[in-house]
Amino acid sequence: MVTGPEAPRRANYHHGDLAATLIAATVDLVAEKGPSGFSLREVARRAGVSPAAPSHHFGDARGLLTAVAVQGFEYLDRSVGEAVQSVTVPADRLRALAFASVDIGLRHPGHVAVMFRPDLVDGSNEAFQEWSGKPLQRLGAVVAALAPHLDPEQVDAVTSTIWATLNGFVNLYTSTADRLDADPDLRRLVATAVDVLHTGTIATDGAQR
Amino acid sequence: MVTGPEAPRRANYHHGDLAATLIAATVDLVAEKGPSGFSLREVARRAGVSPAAPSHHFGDARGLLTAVAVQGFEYLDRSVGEAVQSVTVPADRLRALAFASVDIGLRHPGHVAVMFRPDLVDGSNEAFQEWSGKPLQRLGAVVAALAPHLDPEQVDAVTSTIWATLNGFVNLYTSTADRLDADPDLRRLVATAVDVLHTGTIATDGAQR
DNA sequence: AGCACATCTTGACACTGTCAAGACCGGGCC
DNA sequence: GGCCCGGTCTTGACAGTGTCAAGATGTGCT
Repeated sequence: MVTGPEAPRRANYHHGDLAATLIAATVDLVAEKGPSGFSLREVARRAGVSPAAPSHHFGDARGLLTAVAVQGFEYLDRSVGEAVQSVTVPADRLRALAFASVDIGLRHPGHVAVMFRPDLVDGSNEAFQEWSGKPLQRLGAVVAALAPHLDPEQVDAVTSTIWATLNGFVNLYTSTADRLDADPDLRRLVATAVDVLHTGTIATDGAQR
Repeated sequence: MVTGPEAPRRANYHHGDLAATLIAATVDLVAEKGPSGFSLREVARRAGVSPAAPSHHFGDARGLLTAVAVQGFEYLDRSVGEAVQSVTVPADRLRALAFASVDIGLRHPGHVAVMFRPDLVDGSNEAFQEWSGKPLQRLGAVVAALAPHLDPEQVDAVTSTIWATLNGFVNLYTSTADRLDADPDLRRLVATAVDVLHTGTIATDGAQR
């Protein structure tokens, strides 16, 4: 992006491309110690640069965390996009989207810990605004395609509910991941939850009690 | 010096009971700026004491946050307990529990922001260990009473799913509460979600796909 | 070659959490 | 009463943190 003509090879200056290195170091650090264990100086230390170096790429400490969040949303969007595209049966798309979302969340705890924390991220950032909304849009599209007989308001309701459930699973299983990596169990849980929510709110006329 | 003799009741010492005041100040601060905006010195400042005063009551900054989390779990447990007790029909108890949980979450954002953050809390704390497990136990009991035909494993699965969904709702709507206080809508959403999950996983033989 | 720019370092400042040591208050003891 | 003692808070200090202005250093362009 800012890094000139994307020259990762030459990279003879001092570091190559610091921005990516700093983001990676931040992700690792947050994954280890949580967002409260994050420290700009520690990140700089791990990247082998001075404490003030990150400021030239991200301005702020918040700027760096925002970049991490954006990368997380990019990963999520890409993964969900592929999952949805690789499945043709509309009913199965929802489950594929759910699996992709939870998988990404569990595989990138350092990103997740930042992505949904307004106090850590610069909400006015352009890239963040662009990417942070995409997952919900994708889910909304799948739900809408799956339920043409529902009005937009009801589609939004179902979308929010499923979105909340997926977020809940990710939050729960990333917090307690150190003592619980019940991946197969979790997969079954997500599947049944999404299926049940699907048949209960879309297949029947539900969504309005 | 700055505080002067503004003592509320007798409480003539220096402050009355500092511990409660510090907890309250922490809750307010976290509710305003999020956990990353928390500062032990700022809390002490708001309470009108020196920066080192909290250490005599909570030891650590983490100790203070842990006390906040414990208080949050106490609130939650009390509210859920009352809700469950005030409803006799087992099928309605689940919904009452869900409402109580979400209500408490939205009403106490300063607590919620700390309760489920292992990096902010001292997990080895006695009171924390005692209280942090209670909400899930309560939910598990309601689910078990509602589904005597399911084996414990399935009960756990359903419990986890509902728990994740409730947490997801709270996380979502406390993060974006500044621009979205759709309380009535949220109430409907929670109701339908819980009902659907109930009928889908318990009423039918579901829970095992 | 030399210039302009991007990149990183240095030094400094205010702020934070934490600790040891001391000051202060209350109520007990003789 | 006078005295000490435990609980409560303050003071002063230290290392660590984020951020900024200024300077140093390498890179590419003309």
